[in-house]
Amino acid sequence: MTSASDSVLELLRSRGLRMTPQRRAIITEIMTAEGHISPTAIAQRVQKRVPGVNPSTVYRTLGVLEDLGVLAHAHLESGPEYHRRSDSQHVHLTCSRCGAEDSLSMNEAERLEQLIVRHHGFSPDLTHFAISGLCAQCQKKERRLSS
Amino acid sequence: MTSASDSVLELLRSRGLRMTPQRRAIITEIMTAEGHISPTAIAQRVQKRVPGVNPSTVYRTLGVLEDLGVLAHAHLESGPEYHRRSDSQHVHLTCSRCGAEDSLSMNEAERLEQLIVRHHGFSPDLTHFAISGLCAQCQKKERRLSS
DNA sequence: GTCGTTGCAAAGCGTTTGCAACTAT
DNA sequence: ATAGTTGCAAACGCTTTGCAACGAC
Repeated sequence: MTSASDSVLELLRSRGLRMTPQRRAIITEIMTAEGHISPTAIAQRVQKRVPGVNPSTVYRTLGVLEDLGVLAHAHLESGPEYHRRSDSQHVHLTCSRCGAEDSLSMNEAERLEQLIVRHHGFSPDLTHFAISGLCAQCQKKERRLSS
Repeated sequence: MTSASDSVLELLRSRGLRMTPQRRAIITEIMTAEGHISPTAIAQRVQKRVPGVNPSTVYRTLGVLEDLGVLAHAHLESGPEYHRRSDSQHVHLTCSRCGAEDSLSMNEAERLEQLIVRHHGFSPDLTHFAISGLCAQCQKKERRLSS
Protein backbone atom coordinates (compact mmCIF):
# COMPACT_ATOMS: atom_id res chain seq x y z
CA MET A 1 0.00 0.00 0.00
CA THR A 2 2.75 2.43 0.95
CA SER A 3 4.89 0.88 -1.74
CA ALA A 4 2.04 1.30 -4.19
CA SER A 5 1.83 5.00 -3.38
CA ASP A 6 5.59 5.23 -3.75
CA SER A 7 5.64 3.70 -7.20
CA VAL A 8 2.88 6.06 -8.26
CA LEU A 9 4.95 8.90 -6.90
CA GLU A 10 7.84 7.90 -9.11
CA LEU A 11 5.57 7.66 -12.11
CA LEU A 12 4.25 11.15 -11.49
CA ARG A 13 7.74 12.57 -11.02
CA SER A 14 8.99 10.94 -14.18
CA ARG A 15 6.40 12.91 -16.08
CA GLY A 16 6.99 16.19 -14.33
CA LEU A 17 3.83 15.81 -12.28
CA ARG A 18 3.56 16.43 -8.55
CA MET A 19 2.52 14.56 -5.46
CA THR A 20 0.23 16.64 -3.31
CA PRO A 21 -1.55 15.79 -0.06
CA GLN A 22 -4.81 15.57 -1.99
CA ARG A 23 -3.38 13.11 -4.46
CA ARG A 24 -1.85 11.10 -1.69
CA ALA A 25 -5.25 10.84 0.01
CA ILE A 26 -7.01 9.86 -3.20
CA ILE A 27 -4.40 7.27 -4.08
CA THR A 28 -4.50 5.77 -0.60
CA GLU A 29 -8.26 5.54 -0.81
CA ILE A 30 -8.21 3.69 -4.09
CA MET A 31 -5.34 1.44 -3.19
CA THR A 32 -7.13 0.27 -0.06
CA ALA A 33 -10.58 0.05 -1.66
CA GLU A 34 -11.93 -3.39 -2.37
CA GLY A 35 -12.70 -3.96 -5.99
CA HIS A 36 -14.23 -0.93 -7.64
CA ILE A 37 -15.39 2.42 -6.39
CA SER A 38 -17.28 5.32 -7.92
CA PRO A 39 -15.86 8.83 -8.26
CA THR A 40 -18.53 10.15 -5.92
CA ALA A 41 -17.71 7.56 -3.29
CA ILE A 42 -14.02 8.35 -3.53
CA ALA A 43 -14.79 12.03 -3.08
CA GLN A 44 -16.84 11.29 0.02
CA ARG A 45 -14.28 9.01 1.61
CA VAL A 46 -11.41 11.34 0.89
CA GLN A 47 -13.39 14.19 2.41
CA LYS A 48 -13.50 12.33 5.70
CA ARG A 49 -9.75 11.90 5.82
CA VAL A 50 -8.73 15.23 4.41
CA PRO A 51 -11.61 17.70 4.70
CA GLY A 52 -11.74 20.29 1.97
CA VAL A 53 -10.75 18.14 -0.99
CA ASN A 54 -12.88 19.28 -3.86
CA PRO A 55 -14.72 16.81 -6.11
CA SER A 56 -13.16 18.41 -9.16
CA THR A 57 -9.75 17.51 -7.78
CA VAL A 58 -10.91 13.92 -7.47
CA TYR A 59 -12.06 13.83 -11.07
CA ARG A 60 -8.88 15.44 -12.29
CA THR A 61 -6.74 13.03 -10.30
CA LEU A 62 -8.66 10.02 -11.54
CA GLY A 63 -8.02 11.25 -15.07
CA VAL A 64 -4.30 11.62 -14.45
CA LEU A 65 -4.02 8.21 -12.85
CA GLU A 66 -5.94 6.61 -15.66
CA ASP A 67 -3.67 8.25 -18.24
CA LEU A 68 -0.66 6.95 -16.33
CA GLY A 69 -2.14 3.49 -16.51
CA VAL A 70 -2.47 3.14 -12.75
CA LEU A 71 -6.25 3.04 -12.84
CA ALA A 72 -8.97 1.94 -15.21
CA HIS A 73 -12.69 2.37 -15.12
CA ALA A 74 -15.54 0.04 -15.90
CA HIS A 75 -19.21 0.66 -16.64
CA LEU A 76 -21.68 -0.93 -14.29
CA GLU A 77 -25.43 -0.42 -14.21
CA SER A 78 -24.96 2.30 -11.61
CA GLY A 79 -22.38 4.17 -13.64
CA PRO A 80 -18.59 4.36 -13.88
CA GLU A 81 -16.38 2.66 -11.32
CA TYR A 82 -12.62 2.90 -10.92
CA HIS A 83 -10.20 0.19 -9.91
CA ARG A 84 -6.49 -0.48 -9.84
CA ARG A 85 -5.50 -1.52 -13.30
CA SER A 86 -3.43 -4.29 -11.82
CA ASP A 87 -6.53 -6.04 -10.61
CA SER A 88 -8.92 -5.37 -13.41
CA GLN A 89 -8.79 -9.08 -13.75
CA HIS A 90 -12.41 -9.94 -13.40
CA VAL A 91 -15.62 -9.55 -15.30
CA HIS A 92 -18.64 -8.09 -13.54
CA LEU A 93 -21.87 -10.04 -13.64
CA THR A 94 -24.78 -8.00 -12.34
CA CYS A 95 -28.27 -9.35 -11.86
CA SER A 96 -30.77 -7.01 -13.46
CA ARG A 97 -33.50 -8.19 -11.12
CA CYS A 98 -31.97 -8.20 -7.64
CA GLY A 99 -28.75 -6.31 -8.25
CA ALA A 100 -26.55 -9.14 -7.02
CA GLU A 101 -22.98 -8.97 -8.19
CA ASP A 102 -20.83 -11.87 -9.16
CA SER A 103 -17.73 -12.16 -11.24
CA LEU A 104 -16.03 -14.30 -13.78
CA SER A 105 -12.49 -15.39 -13.22
CA MET A 106 -9.97 -14.27 -15.78
CA ASN A 107 -9.57 -17.86 -16.88
CA GLU A 108 -13.18 -18.10 -17.84
CA ALA A 109 -13.16 -14.64 -19.33
CA GLU A 110 -10.20 -15.44 -21.52
CA ARG A 111 -11.92 -18.44 -22.99
CA LEU A 112 -14.82 -16.23 -23.99
CA GLU A 113 -12.53 -13.59 -25.37
CA GLN A 114 -10.72 -16.14 -27.47
CA LEU A 115 -13.97 -17.32 -28.95
CA ILE A 116 -14.82 -13.80 -30.01
CA VAL A 117 -11.40 -12.94 -31.36
CA ARG A 118 -11.30 -16.16 -33.34
CA HIS A 119 -14.55 -15.52 -35.12
CA HIS A 120 -14.44 -11.76 -35.41
CA GLY A 121 -10.86 -10.55 -35.26
CA PHE A 122 -12.19 -8.28 -32.55
CA SER A 123 -10.18 -8.48 -29.34
CA PRO A 124 -12.59 -7.86 -26.48
CA ASP A 125 -11.93 -6.51 -23.03
CA LEU A 126 -14.71 -8.05 -21.02
CA THR A 127 -13.74 -6.11 -17.93
CA HIS A 128 -14.74 -2.73 -19.32
CA PHE A 129 -18.49 -3.23 -19.38
CA ALA A 130 -20.37 -5.33 -16.91
CA ILE A 131 -22.45 -8.25 -18.11
CA SER A 132 -26.10 -8.00 -17.20
CA GLY A 133 -28.37 -10.98 -16.67
CA LEU A 134 -30.24 -13.05 -14.12
CA CYS A 135 -28.56 -14.72 -11.19
CA ALA A 136 -29.50 -18.32 -10.43
CA GLN A 137 -32.02 -17.38 -7.75
CA CYS A 138 -33.81 -14.84 -9.88
CA GLN A 139 -34.03 -17.25 -12.77
CA LYS A 140 -36.09 -19.54 -10.60
CA LYS A 141 -38.31 -16.70 -9.46
CA GLU A 142 -38.89 -15.60 -13.01
CA ARG A 143 -39.85 -19.12 -14.03
CA ARG A 144 -42.35 -19.27 -11.21
CA LEU A 145 -43.91 -15.99 -12.30
CA SER A 146 -44.24 -16.92 -15.93
CA SER A 147 -45.85 -20.29 -15.30
CA MET B 1 -44.42 0.13 -39.47
CA THR B 2 -48.06 1.15 -39.42
CA SER B 3 -48.90 -2.29 -38.11
CA ALA B 4 -46.21 -1.93 -35.48
CA SER B 5 -47.74 1.32 -34.30
CA ASP B 6 -51.13 -0.34 -34.30
CA SER B 7 -50.04 -3.20 -32.11
CA VAL B 8 -48.48 -0.74 -29.71
CA LEU B 9 -51.75 1.16 -29.69
CA GLU B 10 -53.60 -1.98 -28.65
CA LEU B 11 -51.07 -2.65 -25.93
CA LEU B 12 -51.51 0.84 -24.56
CA ARG B 13 -55.29 0.58 -24.68
CA SER B 14 -55.28 -2.74 -22.93
CA ARG B 15 -53.56 -1.06 -19.99
CA GLY B 16 -55.76 1.98 -19.92
CA LEU B 17 -53.06 4.12 -21.50
CA ARG B 18 -53.57 6.56 -24.35
CA MET B 19 -52.24 7.16 -27.81
CA THR B 20 -51.40 10.79 -28.30
CA PRO B 21 -49.88 12.57 -31.32
CA GLN B 22 -46.62 12.89 -29.39
CA ARG B 23 -46.48 9.19 -28.68
CA ARG B 24 -47.33 8.40 -32.25
CA ALA B 25 -44.42 10.54 -33.42
CA ILE B 26 -42.00 8.99 -30.96
CA ILE B 27 -43.08 5.47 -31.81
CA THR B 28 -42.79 6.13 -35.53
CA GLU B 29 -39.31 7.49 -35.03
CA ILE B 30 -38.11 4.45 -33.16
CA MET B 31 -39.81 1.97 -35.40
CA THR B 32 -38.11 3.45 -38.44
CA ALA B 33 -34.75 3.97 -36.77
CA GLU B 34 -31.96 1.63 -37.72
CA GLY B 35 -30.53 -0.26 -34.81
CA HIS B 36 -30.28 1.84 -31.71
CA ILE B 37 -30.87 5.49 -30.95
CA SER B 38 -30.27 7.72 -27.95
CA PRO B 39 -33.03 9.56 -26.07
CA THR B 40 -31.52 12.89 -27.10
CA ALA B 41 -31.45 11.88 -30.76
CA ILE B 42 -35.06 10.76 -30.59
CA ALA B 43 -36.02 14.06 -29.04
CA GLN B 44 -34.27 15.96 -31.82
CA ARG B 45 -35.77 13.93 -34.64
CA VAL B 46 -39.25 14.06 -33.19
CA GLN B 47 -38.91 17.82 -32.84
CA LYS B 48 -38.43 18.10 -36.58
CA ARG B 49 -41.61 16.22 -37.35
CA VAL B 50 -43.79 17.55 -34.58
CA PRO B 51 -42.35 20.78 -33.23
CA GLY B 52 -43.02 21.42 -29.59
CA VAL B 53 -42.58 17.92 -28.26
CA ASN B 54 -40.80 18.26 -24.96
CA PRO B 55 -37.79 16.09 -24.06
CA SER B 56 -39.47 15.09 -20.83
CA THR B 57 -42.29 13.62 -22.87
CA VAL B 58 -39.75 11.60 -24.81
CA TYR B 59 -38.21 10.24 -21.63
CA ARG B 60 -41.59 9.44 -20.16
CA THR B 61 -42.70 7.69 -23.32
CA LEU B 62 -39.52 5.66 -23.53
CA GLY B 63 -40.16 4.54 -19.98
CA VAL B 64 -43.71 3.50 -20.76
CA LEU B 65 -42.69 1.62 -23.89
CA GLU B 66 -39.92 -0.14 -22.05
CA ASP B 67 -42.32 -1.20 -19.29
CA LEU B 68 -44.67 -2.53 -21.93
CA GLY B 69 -41.83 -4.59 -23.34
CA VAL B 70 -41.86 -2.81 -26.69
CA LEU B 71 -38.45 -1.27 -26.22
CA ALA B 72 -35.25 -2.06 -24.41
CA HIS B 73 -32.12 -0.07 -23.83
CA ALA B 74 -28.47 -0.94 -23.97
CA HIS B 75 -25.39 0.77 -22.58
CA LEU B 76 -22.81 1.81 -25.10
CA GLU B 77 -19.70 3.88 -24.46
CA SER B 78 -21.65 7.00 -25.40
CA GLY B 79 -24.49 6.24 -23.02
CA PRO B 80 -27.92 4.61 -23.18
CA GLU B 81 -29.47 3.66 -26.48
CA TYR B 82 -32.97 2.39 -27.17
CA HIS B 83 -34.07 -0.19 -29.67
CA ARG B 84 -37.10 -2.28 -30.51
CA ARG B 85 -37.09 -5.22 -28.19
CA SER B 86 -37.89 -7.46 -31.11
CA ASP B 87 -34.51 -6.81 -32.63
CA SER B 88 -32.31 -6.66 -29.61
CA GLN B 89 -30.76 -9.68 -31.15
CA HIS B 90 -27.21 -8.58 -31.44
CA VAL B 91 -24.30 -7.82 -29.22
CA HIS B 92 -22.46 -4.53 -29.64
CA LEU B 93 -18.72 -4.64 -30.12
CA THR B 94 -17.19 -1.18 -29.88
CA CYS B 95 -13.55 -0.43 -30.53
CA SER B 96 -12.16 1.65 -27.69
CA ARG B 97 -9.49 3.09 -29.95
CA CYS B 98 -11.29 4.15 -33.14
CA GLY B 99 -14.91 3.84 -32.08
CA ALA B 100 -15.77 1.36 -34.81
CA GLU B 101 -18.88 -0.66 -34.15
CA ASP B 102 -19.39 -4.27 -35.01
CA SER B 103 -21.77 -6.86 -33.72
CA LEU B 104 -22.02 -10.47 -32.78
CA SER B 105 -24.79 -12.57 -34.24
CA MET B 106 -27.20 -14.07 -31.78
CA ASN B 107 -25.88 -17.50 -32.65
CA GLU B 108 -22.41 -16.57 -31.50
CA ALA B 109 -23.75 -14.72 -28.52
CA GLU B 110 -25.76 -17.70 -27.39
CA ARG B 111 -22.73 -19.92 -27.38
CA LEU B 112 -20.99 -17.50 -25.09
CA GLU B 113 -24.02 -17.18 -22.87
CA GLN B 114 -24.25 -20.91 -22.53
CA LEU B 115 -20.66 -21.10 -21.44
CA ILE B 116 -21.32 -18.61 -18.69
CA VAL B 117 -24.59 -20.12 -17.52
CA ARG B 118 -23.00 -23.55 -17.41
CA HIS B 119 -20.18 -22.51 -15.15
CA HIS B 120 -21.89 -19.90 -13.06
CA GLY B 121 -25.61 -20.45 -13.08
CA PHE B 122 -25.77 -16.84 -14.13
CA SER B 123 -27.86 -16.31 -17.24
CA PRO B 124 -26.34 -13.37 -19.09
CA ASP B 125 -27.94 -10.96 -21.49
CA LEU B 126 -25.02 -9.91 -23.64
CA THR B 127 -27.14 -7.36 -25.46
CA HIS B 128 -27.55 -5.07 -22.48
CA PHE B 129 -23.99 -3.82 -22.22
CA ALA B 130 -21.70 -3.34 -25.15
CA ILE B 131 -18.43 -5.22 -25.30
CA SER B 132 -15.40 -2.98 -25.52
CA GLY B 133 -12.16 -3.97 -27.16
CA LEU B 134 -9.90 -3.45 -30.14
CA CYS B 135 -11.01 -4.02 -33.71
CA ALA B 136 -8.69 -5.94 -36.02
CA GLN B 137 -7.20 -2.80 -37.55
CA CYS B 138 -6.48 -1.14 -34.24
CA GLN B 139 -4.84 -4.29 -32.91
CA LYS B 140 -2.28 -4.02 -35.69
CA LYS B 141 -1.70 -0.35 -34.99
CA GLU B 142 -1.23 -1.02 -31.31
CA ARG B 143 1.29 -3.74 -32.06
CA ARG B 144 3.23 -1.35 -34.26
CA LEU B 145 3.34 1.26 -31.51
CA SER B 146 4.49 -1.09 -28.82
CA SER B 147 7.29 -2.63 -30.84
C1' DG C 1 10.75 31.19 -9.35
C1' DT C 2 8.36 27.92 -12.28
C1' DC C 3 4.77 25.60 -13.49
C1' DG C 4 1.72 22.01 -12.06
C1' DT C 5 -2.24 21.83 -8.88
C1' DT C 6 -6.10 23.28 -6.16
C1' DG C 7 -10.56 25.34 -4.72
C1' DC C 8 -14.24 27.78 -6.06
C1' DA C 9 -18.05 28.96 -8.58
C1' DA C 10 -20.28 28.44 -12.70
C1' DA C 11 -21.78 25.96 -16.37
C1' DG C 12 -22.68 21.66 -18.90
C1' DC C 13 -25.25 17.69 -19.89
C1' DG C 14 -28.70 14.26 -19.63
C1' DT C 15 -32.50 13.16 -16.94
C1' DT C 16 -36.35 13.60 -13.51
C1' DT C 17 -40.15 15.84 -11.15
C1' DG C 18 -44.19 18.81 -9.52
C1' DC C 19 -47.86 20.97 -11.20
C1' DA C 20 -51.47 23.17 -13.72
C1' DA C 21 -53.46 22.95 -18.24
C1' DC C 22 -54.91 19.87 -21.63
C1' DT C 23 -57.09 15.94 -24.09
C1' DA C 24 -57.99 10.92 -25.46
C1' DT C 25 -61.29 8.02 -24.11
C1' DA D 1 -66.38 13.62 -16.86
C1' DT D 2 -62.40 10.99 -15.77
C1' DA D 3 -58.09 9.84 -15.79
C1' DG D 4 -53.91 9.76 -18.35
C1' DT D 5 -50.73 13.00 -20.69
C1' DT D 6 -48.32 17.14 -21.78
C1' DG D 7 -45.35 21.37 -21.47
C1' DC D 8 -42.98 24.15 -18.64
C1' DA D 9 -39.72 25.37 -15.41
C1' DA D 10 -37.14 23.94 -11.84
C1' DA D 11 -34.22 20.74 -9.78
C1' DC D 12 -31.30 16.92 -10.12
C1' DG D 13 -26.69 14.30 -10.05
C1' DC D 14 -22.53 13.85 -12.10
C1' DT D 15 -18.85 15.89 -14.46
C1' DT D 16 -16.16 19.63 -16.66
C1' DT D 17 -14.14 24.18 -17.03
C1' DG D 18 -11.96 28.96 -16.38
C1' DC D 19 -9.45 31.32 -13.40
C1' DA D 20 -6.85 33.24 -9.64
C1' DA D 21 -4.48 31.69 -5.58
C1' DC D 22 -1.50 28.23 -3.99
C1' DG D 23 2.38 25.15 -3.27
C1' DA D 24 5.64 21.18 -4.82
C1' DC D 25 9.77 21.08 -6.94
